[in-house]
Amino acid sequence: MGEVPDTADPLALERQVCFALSVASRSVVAVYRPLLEPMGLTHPQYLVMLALWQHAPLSVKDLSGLLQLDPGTLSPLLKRLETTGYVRRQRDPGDERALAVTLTDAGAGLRARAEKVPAAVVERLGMDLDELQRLHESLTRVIAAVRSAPPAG
Amino acid sequence: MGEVPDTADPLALERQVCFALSVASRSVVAVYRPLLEPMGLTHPQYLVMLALWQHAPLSVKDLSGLLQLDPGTLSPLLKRLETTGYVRRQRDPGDERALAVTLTDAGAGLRARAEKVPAAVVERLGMDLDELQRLHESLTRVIAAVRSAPPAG
DNA sequence: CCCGTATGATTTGCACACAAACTATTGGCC
DNA sequence: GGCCAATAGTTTGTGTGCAAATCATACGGG
Repeated sequence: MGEVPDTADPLALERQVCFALSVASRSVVAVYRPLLEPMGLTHPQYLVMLALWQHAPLSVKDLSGLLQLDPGTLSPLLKRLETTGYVRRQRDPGDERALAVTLTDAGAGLRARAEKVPAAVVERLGMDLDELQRLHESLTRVIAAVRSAPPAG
Repeated sequence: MGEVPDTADPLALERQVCFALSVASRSVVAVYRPLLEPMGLTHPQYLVMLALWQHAPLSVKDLSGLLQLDPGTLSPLLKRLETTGYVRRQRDPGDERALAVTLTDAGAGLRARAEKVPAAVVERLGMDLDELQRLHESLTRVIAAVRSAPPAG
């Protein structure tokens, strides 16, 4: 009786795309951490700032749609960004239910430093730009596949 | 003065590989959730079970290396798996510092149900197997790139 | 043999992430 | 005009994740 080679085992860790995805995501975030920490940002906070630099003002609902994050996750995160001084949280005068999240001067000014981040990350990864581009496209298709998938079993 | 198209903005959300990676990872885990929930597992717990089905017994250090997870994350996770009844946590008689994590009968038996999970996920994604394979290889290269990258700025 | 360091795991503190319950507005409809 | 379902955020509870401090055991040198 021969051993079953791991590559034939459908439950082998090395074969799971979900595992590679989790590890890759955490690994890349770890590359950002030392670059963002001096700016006073965590990686999810950095993504919120990217959204705001592009589209401010935004409501929690807008951010939730853009970042695919739960409002329950964003609510305390935005309060921390406000405490740090990068963001203001005001009720929308036209609809008191909605929040208008805007940038402070400090938040807007932070963009200049943030512009150096992507190149630093790519340099640290030392990977081909073409491959990163293909990876990005592939990940985008995965995201689209999940979004268009049936809701449950 | 023309608007700057988002594809030219190096900080545009749509261009960030780290963002696509985060969203894809959380999206795929969300596909697993309804499949794992009836088995009493979260996704990280499922990954631990995969490692154990392949290699049990394992120490916390072994699991930390295999899954690229902090021992501080694994310690409470393993206690929850023990409470659920899928694993046993005993000190290694040969080295009382180390923990020997082994499968209970229930844990070993769960494998039969788990074997149906990967196909169900792929079916729900509705993606090409070749593309998933290429994605897996690309993610593996990213992980390797981070591991071989210089430690800090 | 004993001390000091190294190693393996646990604990603590902080920040996500999601589900579910709750609160406060809004807008439609009689 | 007043009720009522829908909408936008917040809160609560559970489970990761990581860094740093702590604890216990092991091991090597004097």
